[in-house]
Amino acid sequence: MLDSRLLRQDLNQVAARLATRGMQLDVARIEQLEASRKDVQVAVQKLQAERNAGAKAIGKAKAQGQDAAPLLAAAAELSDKLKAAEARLADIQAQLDDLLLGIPNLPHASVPVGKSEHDNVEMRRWGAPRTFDFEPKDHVDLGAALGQMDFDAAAKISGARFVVMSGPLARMHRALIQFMLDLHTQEHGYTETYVPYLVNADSLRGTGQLPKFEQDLFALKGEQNYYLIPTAEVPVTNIVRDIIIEANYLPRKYVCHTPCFRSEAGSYGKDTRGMIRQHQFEKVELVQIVRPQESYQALEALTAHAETVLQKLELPYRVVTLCTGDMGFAAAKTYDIEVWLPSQRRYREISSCSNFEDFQARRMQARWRNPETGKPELVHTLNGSGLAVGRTLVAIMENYQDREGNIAIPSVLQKYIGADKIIRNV
RNA sequence: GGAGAGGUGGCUGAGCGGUUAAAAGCACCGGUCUUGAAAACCGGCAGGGGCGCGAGUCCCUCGUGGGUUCGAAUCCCACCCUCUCCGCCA
Repeated sequence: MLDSRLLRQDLNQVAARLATRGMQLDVARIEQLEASRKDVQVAVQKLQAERNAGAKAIGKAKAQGQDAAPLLAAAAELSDKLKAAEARLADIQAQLDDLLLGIPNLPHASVPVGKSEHDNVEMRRWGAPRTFDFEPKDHVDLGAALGQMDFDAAAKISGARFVVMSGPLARMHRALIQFMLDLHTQEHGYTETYVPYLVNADSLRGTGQLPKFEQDLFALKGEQNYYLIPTAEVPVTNIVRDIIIEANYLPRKYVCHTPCFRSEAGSYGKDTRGMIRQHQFEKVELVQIVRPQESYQALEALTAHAETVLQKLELPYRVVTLCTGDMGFAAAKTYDIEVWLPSQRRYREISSCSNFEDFQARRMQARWRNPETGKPELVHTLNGSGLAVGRTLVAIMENYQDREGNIAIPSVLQKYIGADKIIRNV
């Protein structure tokens, strides 16, 4: 959520910056709502002050044994007027809040202006794509031939966009989670965290998935309404919701493995083959809660932490800065890390690392006490995948395959699952 | 699932219809004293918002949302959460 004061003071400037992300701000409507908000709020507060003074006078009169009847009559009339005015203010405020909750974050000055992913800017590449002396298979064919990846069974059990894995492949999938958690806790200073996978609407509003993107979520309607988390970002970031953090407690660095659940509404026909886009997938997530002045430094560090996973797995990748038009709703700046997939002969997203500045913090009322001012101020929040586990498995299968369709084990995983190649089940 | 108790400021905790945004204690910050520190003493210390160039001033918030009332932390209703006991259970 943007600062409503910024919206009042620099509305046209805000609109111009939002326009770079393809967002058309209804400036006239905001100005009109804001004008009536101001009028009505001033009137309400004036009436409230009168009511308070009147009530106090009645109390005093009664205490002194005087006749309070005329005072009571005036106060009753005032009370009715006040109730009407308060209702009007609540209505205007609700309209403004709805509007405000639907406005995306402002892009940071360093973000390239552009319309779509074609305008993203490549920052760097690491590793060289392997040259094959045979035609590399994709992970679906490899998995099927190994007899360890079964989309038909998953479709029968649940439907499209699910997978069943078994044997060494399932084991490697689990080992990847272990490896990532160990790396980030032991070498990058993150605290391992376990969180709920079902969350309430307040949490989703805090990180920005609600109210605008409800159709992307799986909801459980019952006595209590829960949503399945689309990413660990939601429960982990909301740890600091409605809290004032002491300065010496920052930065907070959390690493958390969870399954993620996404409806993928609106992506019909996209990546329908294989494990790239599933309703359910595992992810290891990095989340940082930091002092505002440190957040861009933290974004570089967090991105490097995610990159380290690919470097240790010896998977070639590149890092791109998302342009204004391709960024997510809540982000001020995002780096995508894309891993090389031989079957597609291109880099595919495997991690998205973002600085949200105070956008999520304002929705969550997540604050820290600035020792210089003594006052609570909004923190900055960041997160990034470190990494998407399913896609990492896909990248390993495709990059580590041999002519026979066996999969070699990356050396850093061997301490978890041994050094034997993954071969066909017998 | 059944029975009961409770949710007040950073923490503990009083208040249970009218100068109570809220006693007291702890913590924290500033000062006096001290070579320095501690102790003692003095003072300060919730969050959010409106209006105003400013000094300032006003409003809202005692789990959340409704209701009663001229007036609610205090009374009523619903919900959420915590704790205790019984039952069930990975």
